Amino acid sequence: MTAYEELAARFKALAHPVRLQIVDILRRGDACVCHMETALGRRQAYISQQLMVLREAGLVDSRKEGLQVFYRLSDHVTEDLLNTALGAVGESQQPVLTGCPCPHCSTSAVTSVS
Amino acid sequence: MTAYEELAARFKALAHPVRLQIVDILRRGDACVCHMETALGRRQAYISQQLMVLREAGLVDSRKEGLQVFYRLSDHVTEDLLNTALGAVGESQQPVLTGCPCPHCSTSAVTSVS
DNA sequence: AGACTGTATTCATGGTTTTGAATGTGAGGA
DNA sequence: TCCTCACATTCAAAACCATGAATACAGTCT
Repeated sequence: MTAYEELAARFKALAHPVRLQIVDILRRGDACVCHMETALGRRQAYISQQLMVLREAGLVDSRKEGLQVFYRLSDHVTEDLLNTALGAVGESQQPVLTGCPCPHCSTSAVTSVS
Repeated sequence: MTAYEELAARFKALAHPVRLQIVDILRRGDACVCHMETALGRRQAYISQQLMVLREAGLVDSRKEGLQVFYRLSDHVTEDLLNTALGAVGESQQPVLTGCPCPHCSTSAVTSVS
């Protein structure tokens, strides 16, 4: 696979508004699926589908913690691309949610501004 | 159109190996279609098709000069994204071709390293 | 005008993506 | 064990993308 093909695959995974929103959230640090579900106001299955695309493209890693699954960006390239295209993390379009906002895990999970 | 949708459209246009090659060539400055045709070893119609995608996404501008058409990147964002993902212009994968390499316009056009 | 040259467009077809709906899975608690 | 919760996967239909082949178009030259 050439460098161009690899980069094209990365861009392809990012070429979707909802996946960009997800990645924008993950720029600030780990997040569980229920966090994204609340933040984006989308059905859980849909979020999970988009996360699968990002996972298969190697852009995110996941880690299981009890019932929840936390996602994070797997390298710095994606973050750098977002910084280039959307501006620094501080200027992110996504609301900063401290503590997981979803009804069930709000007291346990911590999503801090990196 | 939200910021995410706009960025997704840009990434979508870049999510193709040949279009990335084209943009990589254009990072160094203007280039005519026959230049790209020679540099990439692809049929002219195919190059033109990919250029149309880039044009419609607003990533490149074109300018006619006699029989030839010269293309250039239309803003700095695309260039910055390539720099982030592929490294500085000097490290480009594309061979530096000084003077248009195609058989017909080799003596007139100039494609200099920016 | 007619021919040629560089570039653009159209068309057809096969492949891939998108998305809602439904269902599966595995960990934890009663 | 059985239930629930958080998440993942499968399926199917519509929309969209990729690409070869053929053709159109607009300058330039004679």
